[in-house]
Amino acid sequence: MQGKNISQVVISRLPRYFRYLGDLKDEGMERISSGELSKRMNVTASQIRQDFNHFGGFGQQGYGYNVNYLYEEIGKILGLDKKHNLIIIGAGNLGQALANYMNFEKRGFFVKGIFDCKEEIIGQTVRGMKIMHTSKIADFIKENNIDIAVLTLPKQGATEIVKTLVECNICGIWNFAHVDLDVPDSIHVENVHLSDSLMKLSFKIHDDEE
Amino acid sequence: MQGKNISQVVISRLPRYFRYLGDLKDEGMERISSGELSKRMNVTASQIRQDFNHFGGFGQQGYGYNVNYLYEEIGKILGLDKKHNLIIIGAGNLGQALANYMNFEKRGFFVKGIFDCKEEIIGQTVRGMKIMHTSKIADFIKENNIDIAVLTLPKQGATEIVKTLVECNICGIWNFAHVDLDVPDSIHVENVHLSDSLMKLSFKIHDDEE
DNA sequence: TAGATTGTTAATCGATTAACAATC
DNA sequence: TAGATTGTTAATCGATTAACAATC
Repeated sequence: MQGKNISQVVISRLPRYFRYLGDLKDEGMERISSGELSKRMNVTASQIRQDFNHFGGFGQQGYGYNVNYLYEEIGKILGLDKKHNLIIIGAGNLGQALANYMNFEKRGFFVKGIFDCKEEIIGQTVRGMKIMHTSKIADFIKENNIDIAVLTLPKQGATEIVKTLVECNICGIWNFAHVDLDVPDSIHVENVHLSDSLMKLSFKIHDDEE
Repeated sequence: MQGKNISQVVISRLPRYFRYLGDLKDEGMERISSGELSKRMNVTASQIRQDFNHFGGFGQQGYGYNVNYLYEEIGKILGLDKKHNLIIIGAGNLGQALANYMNFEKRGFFVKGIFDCKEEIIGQTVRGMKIMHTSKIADFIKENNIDIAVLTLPKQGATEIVKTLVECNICGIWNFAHVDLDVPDSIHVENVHLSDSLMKLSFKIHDDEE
């Protein structure tokens, strides 16, 4: 465990850097300076250099940063050089949408199974996978080397399922349920609270009107 | 326009307060102190009081906060006492999932139309609404008093559509496309970059392993 | 070498926490 | 009134920006 020395706010900026560098790469750019990148991304050049230097020197004085190298390095920092096996828990609209979203595979995230507790949909097929009953989760995780569980179920069901996931010692939970999960520190949670996000938008709209 | 005086970081905490107060209300709690709420939410009591005081005094010395009143007031701050009309642009899996997600209506967000540019799915029905062609968006916004556009389409299509939305002077854009939109200040954007979120989870998992 | 641009230290700014007087 | 708890000011902490010496 090195962990925890890099602040959340820096981490949250990494995927955006990664996205811009990917675009730059696609455009065929070979090198970029922090100043140029800062113009594109609308952040200060200082912040860019500070952020990158948390992970060691990726640049070269007088030259700038090599786009390809920087892209690869940030990818590695984000763990995108490793494969991840996911399961989706909750086969409603959102769960199925995520299961069908091919782009995650490009980054090494593979959906291996999809689960639900509603008897009537067990056995239905989503992207070639049969929906399984939630009671099978624990065994499936062990047998299939699952790292990450995606929670796309109503909050009522979440607590019970999370207990199972904790017992299985899952690495990470990508939580779309509208609750804050209570898990030990060894299990990482990333929340996507869609309704919170919509409320923030609503706030901005009305705050501006007054 | 009063706007902009309250920091983003405070705003981003409001929906979470709102959620906890809703739970408290459901539990039948009448009053709560910042100290008690701080234990539940795992934040400092100081922060809670500071946050609330940005919007005026909701509490009473020696008593605490009235749960119902505070819930209502935060709801108002978030603009949840007003109705919002939405359209969904991009009728893929995610767009359909959001269209079918009933809970938004409880908070005053009503999906009025759903659009796509793929000819072959125009006319199909999603939650009782016929999918319309994206060329109809501008007229539809004007005729139906649309406040918010939800972008659930691939990034390639987003730029073109955003131009239309800007011309229609839409209030807000809830953006699920993996691009940063370039719009005038009068239009509010709230981004949900799912792949960024998944990368953050990946980072945390691997940062911890080393 | 001269010019450019990083890596890094120092200065500024903002957000969080602590403390306490005001007051219900 | 005494006790509790807010609203608010002051102290601390962390993050951002500015500046510049190091160096390619």
